[in-house]
Amino acid sequence: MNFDSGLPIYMQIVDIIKTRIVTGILKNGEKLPSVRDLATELKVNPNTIQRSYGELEREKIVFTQRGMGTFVTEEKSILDGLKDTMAREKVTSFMEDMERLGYSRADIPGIIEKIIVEGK
Amino acid sequence: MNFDSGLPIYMQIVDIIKTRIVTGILKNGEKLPSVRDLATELKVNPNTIQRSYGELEREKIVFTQRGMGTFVTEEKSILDGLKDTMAREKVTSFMEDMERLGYSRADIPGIIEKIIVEGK
Amino acid sequence: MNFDSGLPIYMQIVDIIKTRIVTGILKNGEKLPSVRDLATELKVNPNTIQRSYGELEREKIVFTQRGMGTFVTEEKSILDGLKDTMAREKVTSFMEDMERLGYSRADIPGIIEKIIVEGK
Amino acid sequence: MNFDSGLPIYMQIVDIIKTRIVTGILKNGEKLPSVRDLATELKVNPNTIQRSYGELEREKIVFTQRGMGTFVTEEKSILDGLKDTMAREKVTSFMEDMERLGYSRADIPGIIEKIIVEGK
DNA sequence: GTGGTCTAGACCACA
DNA sequence: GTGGTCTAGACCACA
Repeated sequence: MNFDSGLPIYMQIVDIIKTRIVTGILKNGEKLPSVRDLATELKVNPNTIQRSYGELEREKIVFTQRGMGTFVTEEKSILDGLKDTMAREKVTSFMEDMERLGYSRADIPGIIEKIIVEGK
Repeated sequence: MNFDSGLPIYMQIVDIIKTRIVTGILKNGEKLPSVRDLATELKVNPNTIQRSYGELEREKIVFTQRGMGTFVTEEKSILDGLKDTMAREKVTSFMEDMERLGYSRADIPGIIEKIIVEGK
Repeated sequence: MNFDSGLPIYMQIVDIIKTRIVTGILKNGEKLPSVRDLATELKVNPNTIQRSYGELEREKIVFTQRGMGTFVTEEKSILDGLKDTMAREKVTSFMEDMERLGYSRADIPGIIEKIIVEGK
Repeated sequence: MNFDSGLPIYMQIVDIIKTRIVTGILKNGEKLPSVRDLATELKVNPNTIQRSYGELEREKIVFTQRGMGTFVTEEKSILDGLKDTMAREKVTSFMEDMERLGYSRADIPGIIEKIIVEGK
């Protein structure tokens, strides 16, 4: 894993965890890897993971039990909101990219449609 | 500018130039910065810029006139193709992101439509 | 300044800043000391101050301007809420202390009244 | 238990004992833990506990019987005074906090009353 | 073993 | 000069 997207590493890790949750790799209530384990796995400093977990906790996506570990929340409303928010972010930044290239917002669904058809 | 995206630096510079062309910062037929100037601007070795310009020339996006410099092509078909290719790349990587979040290719135009409407 | 109240140092610093704001030592829109200066003044590591400022920013009590510094918010509603919240916290923890000593909530105003009268 | 409040450790232990008495954990006439036991429990040197018990004895809150141990006094007037003193200290430091936040002494009973009513 | 805090010190972007 | 991120490594409380 290399973290060279410009975004801070700790935020990229936040994104990785969120994606794992939204895609069901990490389930409702499941324990996240320990700070140290994930630091080793991703080859970053434990402090960086700590920061990521702190951010996820502030967003109420995970919760911590002292001495036990960090767990995915069990509140369905939060997890549903998460998928929605992430999709919305992807769509928005994609549309900004397309507008920068000179396409209008209205053009975009048509372009995608075309590529889907071709891609078959 | 930092070049840590994993891609070779010279290819990243190719991308920068292409984006400048597609977005109109560099216009049809306009002179590109000199190898030396761009090397200074981007803080890389002039050889690296040379290589990037070589790649752009191979793709017929620019052409070189001995003693004069390097210029954006004036062939409209190539420039249109460029915009198209870049859009296609954005669309593809966007759709991969959305599929990773659990949306099917067929869902995507609808989602975008919805967000465009909301965004008004 | 010594930080031995059991609370994490960075939270104690958050409290110090909040108190300075509520009491008007730090005014609306005023620049906070730089991370490094306050670290020196309070004899703690700059990272600790950074963390305090981060927490204050998350609570929207301060905002940061890149390269310029950290400033007290100018939103009156937030500052008013701050004084209120801090008072409420003090009252609540005080009442818990008193209940632990065996006084009922209803007794407390009377006790205070008595001490105010004596203290004259 | 950590003893980092600035106060000498033996005085902090005096406070712990007083609180245990006022809150009824240690009852009227009841035997205190042995110096050695409490030293082990609180992880401090037995000499420190000895000093605390000496202070409590000087304040007539406990008394010692050679060969038997140390006991909470049975004099009701002293125990009542103790509760009163501790309450007074809490009230005083609470009012100082509130004044620091910008409330006048006269405001305080009203504020508390309001919070009690809300808290119902 | 688990997360939480802290120091020391480096390097970065922005102004 | 300003805040922001990161590593390395220590020590803590809780279980």
